[in-house]
Amino acid sequence: METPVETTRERLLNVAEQRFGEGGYEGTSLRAITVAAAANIAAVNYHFGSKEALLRAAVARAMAPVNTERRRRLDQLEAGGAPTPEELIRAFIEPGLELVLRRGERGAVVARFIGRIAFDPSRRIRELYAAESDPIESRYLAALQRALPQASPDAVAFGYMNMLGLLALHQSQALSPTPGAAGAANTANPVNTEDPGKLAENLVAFLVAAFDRGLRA
Amino acid sequence: METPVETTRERLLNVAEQRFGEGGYEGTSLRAITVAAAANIAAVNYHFGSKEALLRAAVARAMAPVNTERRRRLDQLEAGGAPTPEELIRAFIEPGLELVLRRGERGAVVARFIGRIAFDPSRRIRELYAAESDPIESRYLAALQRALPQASPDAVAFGYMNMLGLLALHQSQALSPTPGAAGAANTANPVNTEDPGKLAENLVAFLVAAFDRGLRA
DNA sequence: CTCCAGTTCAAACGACCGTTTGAACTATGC
DNA sequence: GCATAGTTCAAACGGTCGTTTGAACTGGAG
Repeated sequence: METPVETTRERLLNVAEQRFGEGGYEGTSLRAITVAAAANIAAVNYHFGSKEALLRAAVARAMAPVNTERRRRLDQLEAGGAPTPEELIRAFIEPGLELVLRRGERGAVVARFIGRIAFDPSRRIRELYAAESDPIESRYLAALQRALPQASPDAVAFGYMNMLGLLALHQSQALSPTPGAAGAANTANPVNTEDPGKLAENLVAFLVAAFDRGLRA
Repeated sequence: METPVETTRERLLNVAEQRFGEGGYEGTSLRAITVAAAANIAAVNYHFGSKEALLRAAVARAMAPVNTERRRRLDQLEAGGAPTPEELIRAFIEPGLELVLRRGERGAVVARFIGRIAFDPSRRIRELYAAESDPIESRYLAALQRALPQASPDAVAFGYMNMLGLLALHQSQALSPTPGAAGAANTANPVNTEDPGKLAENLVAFLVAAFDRGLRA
């Protein structure tokens, strides 16, 4: 082992993932990140250049394996003929949930980070995410269109955006119960929180039904 | 007309709606709000007490007509017997989109504000919204459960959260095309942006299909 | 006119923000 | 040993943040 411990750069990325995922971009200060990463403030600008560049690096690192897996599945599906809507939806959802949620606590942090940044209040930040996610977007849209020939391009794009949005919301855990929101009897907890596999199945089933029968024209 | 012009308090609420909806809570400063409202900084703390109290007041004011309309529709539906899933979904979606989007530019501002705050990065802010929305949540859940007896309570809650999330994303316009994200050929614009009625129809159809056939067990 | 509650105002408070600086430390190559 | 490139550090930079203060203004009641 050459570098047995995490490098400062890695620690910064790890903590940035966690804190940005919890408080959003504007709500998280570089000082909070550097303190938690046991690094000096200046280290951020030394290794990345700015706060936004740190976020960009963190997004790129977090999205890389998801994009790779999505591309791989898409290649495989298209090599095997005409994929069904369900296969395409699985190829999109599962890399976003399983690949990232299956690896214990760390994966949940990455998922929350991705989901949060994807719909950050700031358009600037959202576009930063979109740029990382876009390369395969047109491939998915085209494949979905082929699998749903009766749906108009607008309808397919509408469904795709809904899929992307719902995935992000579940990734960010924003749809999980806000523990004691308003004294309601919401003690029952949707099964999904602890078992990402079940969440993926539920979400895929939900979306498949919506795509198959819920797209107009 | 007793007060022909807007009061300082109203101007603050109007501008807060717009700015918070654009930049989120953390990303919007009181100074930016007060300048745009032609008010003094201290006016915020005089009329509301704090930045968060201003947000709370704005959320309450924006949600009030939506909640009223939802309650009215729910009352009407339950008085007429056993409502269908589609009727319940319409009773939830349409007040959130039409009632707020139909009134020109101003309505779009309110919708974006509501949608943005509902999934703000900060849990504190999200709960502030949830508290304003919760009172009717349990009624909707119960009615949906009755309309979908074959679905488990967890499945119904899962569908409800998806509906709530998708509505918020469309309200906040976060699912609209980020104009020139990454040089893709996404010139075609989903029909939904200019016609809120069509968006409501598309979203209802999408959700009805998902509820009717996409909920497990 | 006086009074007074309601409202607005400029100015300042301390705290925190992202960024920069220049020196100090570290390790590798010669 | 000495130079050198890479990295870390404490400290400070100018700015902006939410909040507070106390005086000035407003308009109706007595």
